[in-house]
Amino acid sequence: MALSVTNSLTDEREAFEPTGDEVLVYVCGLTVSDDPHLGHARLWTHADVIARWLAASGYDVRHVENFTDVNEKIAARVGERPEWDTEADVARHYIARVIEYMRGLNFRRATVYPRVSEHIPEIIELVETLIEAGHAYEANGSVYFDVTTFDDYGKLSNQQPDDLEAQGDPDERSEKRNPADFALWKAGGVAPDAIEEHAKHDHGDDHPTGQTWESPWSEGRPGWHIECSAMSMTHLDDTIDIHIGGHDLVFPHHENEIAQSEAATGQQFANYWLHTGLLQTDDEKMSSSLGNFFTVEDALEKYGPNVIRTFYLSTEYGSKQTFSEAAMAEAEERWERLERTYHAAVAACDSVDATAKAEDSDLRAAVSDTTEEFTAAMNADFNVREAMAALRSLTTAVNRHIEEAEPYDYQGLKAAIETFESLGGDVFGLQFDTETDGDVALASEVVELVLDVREAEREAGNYDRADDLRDSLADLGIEVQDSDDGPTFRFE
RNA sequence: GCCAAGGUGGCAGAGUCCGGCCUAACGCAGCGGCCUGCAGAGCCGCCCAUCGUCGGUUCAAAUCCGACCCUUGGCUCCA
Repeated sequence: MALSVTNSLTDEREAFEPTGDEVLVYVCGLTVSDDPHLGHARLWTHADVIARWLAASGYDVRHVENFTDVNEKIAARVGERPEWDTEADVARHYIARVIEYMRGLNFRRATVYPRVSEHIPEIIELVETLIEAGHAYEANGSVYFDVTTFDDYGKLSNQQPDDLEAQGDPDERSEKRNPADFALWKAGGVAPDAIEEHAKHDHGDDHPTGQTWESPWSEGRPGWHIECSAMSMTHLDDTIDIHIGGHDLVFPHHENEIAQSEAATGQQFANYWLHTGLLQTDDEKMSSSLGNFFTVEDALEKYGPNVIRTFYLSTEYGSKQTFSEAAMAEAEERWERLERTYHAAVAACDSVDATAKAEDSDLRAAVSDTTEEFTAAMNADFNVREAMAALRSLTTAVNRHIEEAEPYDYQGLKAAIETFESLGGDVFGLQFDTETDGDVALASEVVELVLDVREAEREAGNYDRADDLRDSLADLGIEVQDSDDGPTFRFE
C-alpha cells in the first residue's frame, strides 16, 4: 500500500508522489532565542519519524531544517551574559544546546541545518529577482512584497488580504502599499522598542540593535519569511516535495513563503504541506511568549528520550496534544511495557539453542501481522498511534509465548526482536538498549550479588530480610521482579 | 469580525478522506481470575460510549449534507 498524506494546501489526503529520485523535505525550524520547549520537540519528533519512515520505505531523503539566527529576540539578549557580545554569540549558544537536545532525543541528523546569517547573499538575490519581476518595491531602504501582484495569495490559509486587520508597526504600515504587504528587507537595525520588549535584562540606551548587512537598498536585516524561501531553494530546489511546520505558522509565514517563492520562480514551491498540531497545557498552547512551557532540557532529565517520544507518538502529527503529568505517566507505562517485553524476548531467545525446532504459529503470525499493520498505518498519513497499536499487539503475542510456550520458538522470538528493533527502533527512534556504559555494567554486577544474597534469604524463609533488600534496591531506583527462572531487575 | 482545526467511554485517543467488517482499535486508570511466600511483571477476562446538539440523505451514518452550540489555533514574534 502506498503512502498518502494530508496536504494542507488542498486539505485532502493525496497519494504521495515525489518529483525526483530524492525526497526533498524542508522543516521550518527554530528561532534560537531561548531554550526550546516540549512544543518544539513535538514538531521535531514527528518530522524525524516522517523522515525515518520515508527512508524505511526506500526513499533517499534530503532533509533540511533551518535555524533562524537573525531575529529581534536574539538581538535583545546581547549582553545578557558577558560572553554574548553579538547576536551571533547568542544564536551560537542556543544552536549548540538544540543540537545537544536533538541528540539526546535520538533524532536522525538532518542533511543540512542552514542558518539565516549564512544566506544573506541568496536572500538579497531573491529580493532583487522579486523587485525586477514587479512583485516587490522599495520604500525608505526597506523592501516589501506587494501581495496584490500574486493572484494565488491566500491559497494555503484561505485568508484574503482584504479580510486582514492592519498588521505591522505603524511606521512600517505607512510605507506599505497594502496593509497585507510584508517586509523582505528592513532598513537599519532592530528597533529600540523591540529590544525593550524582548530583553530579559536591564540594558542602557546604547544596547546593540543587532547585526546589519549591506544591500542594494540599505544597510539592514532580512524580513522573517524570505529566509525559508532562500534556504529551501539553495539546499533543495525551486520545487520541493514536503514542507513541514507548526500549525501556528500557516499564516502569515507559510502563506508569504509561497507568495514570494512562486512569484520569483513561477514554480510550485512545495507539493505537500504538512502542519503539525500544537502542544497545549491547560487548554492553551505551550509557547515561549506565554511562559507556560516545559523545556526540553528539563523533560529529558525528568522523563528521558523514550518516554518523551512515546508521549508524542500517541497522537498523530496533525492533532493538537495536551501535555500533563498524567499523560507523561501514561507514556511511561506504555514505553516500559514495550521495553520490558523486548528484554524478555531477548532473554528468552538467549536461553534456547539456535537450532531448536519448536515453532509457535501464533507468534509468527503476530510478527507478520504487526509489520503489515504498522506499514498500513504509517502509509495512511503517518498514523503513528495505529502503528504503535500494531507494535503493542506484538508485545502481547511475545509475552503470551514466553508465558505459555515450552520450549520457546527461537526463530519466532528472533523475528519478533528484529521487528521491535526495525519498527520501534529504526522508525520510531526508540532505544531499547540503554544499559551500555561501564558504570552501569559494574552496577549490574553488584546488583546480581545483592540478589544472590536475597535468594539465599528467601530459600531460608527469611522473607522479611528479602523484602528489605528489595525495598532498599527500589530506593536506589532498581526494580526487582521475581519469576520462575529467578529474579530479574532493571534500572528505572 | 475574518480564516483554520476539532468536539468519540473516568482519562487519553484511533476510526471520519473511500457510509456497511464500528455491537467503535491500542492504551492509562479501575475490577476479577491465574501465577507468587508477598509484591511487581506477565497472561486471561470484565467494567465504562445513544460517537457535541438538532434536522436531512440512505436499505445502512461516528463516517455524507445543512443549521446551531462549544473548544483550540491563526489574523502581532511563535513549532
